[in-house]
Amino acid sequence: MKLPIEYYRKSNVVSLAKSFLGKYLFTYLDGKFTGGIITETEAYNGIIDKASHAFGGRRTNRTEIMYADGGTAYVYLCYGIHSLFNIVTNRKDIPHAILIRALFPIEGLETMMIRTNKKNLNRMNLFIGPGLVSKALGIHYSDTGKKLNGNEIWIEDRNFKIPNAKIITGPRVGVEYAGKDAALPYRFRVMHRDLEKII
DNA sequence: CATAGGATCGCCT
DNA sequence: GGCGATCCTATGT
Repeated sequence: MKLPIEYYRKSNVVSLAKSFLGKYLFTYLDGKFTGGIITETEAYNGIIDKASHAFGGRRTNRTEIMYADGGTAYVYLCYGIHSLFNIVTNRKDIPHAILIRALFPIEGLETMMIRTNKKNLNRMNLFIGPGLVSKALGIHYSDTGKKLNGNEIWIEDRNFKIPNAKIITGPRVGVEYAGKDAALPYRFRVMHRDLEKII
């Protein structure tokens, strides 16, 4: 079933980020239906988290959408090239976010391979990296602000449970500037080869 | 207005 | 494992 907005309003962004592993992320964009299983996430814990764009309560044109109600897409451009897809969580005015870093492809494989210029289907390493995930799903930074209970970008729970023993927890990628917050264990992932055995 | 740099990727060696 | 691509955002004058 499609996750209701209530699901995204939970207050613990770290456990919520972990709970997205094994959920199905779908898009219907550009007339194409694509999606897969979320296999890597990172939590960004609002105004007290130095790695978060909303650290210290900063509000800019870019970060304003992080203060929206849970269940909103926060997509921004990184390195001038990559659209990075984040899920805004918690309630309005609490700028929690979860970055989706990897996807195990399920639906619309051909479309996703065309979008990412992949020639071979190799689920071990396909769509690992947040820029690639957005590219495969057709998500662009102009999609920021879209609600996740609509018909363009949404997440489904299909009762697929990842065993705790298969979840790798560690520090987030590329946030060295965040001082001691850089070491926080806010990154969660499942190896694609483990997923293939479970599926 | 000008400028530095970024929650990255793919290609090259 | 090193580097270039590429452009928006934030910040400073």
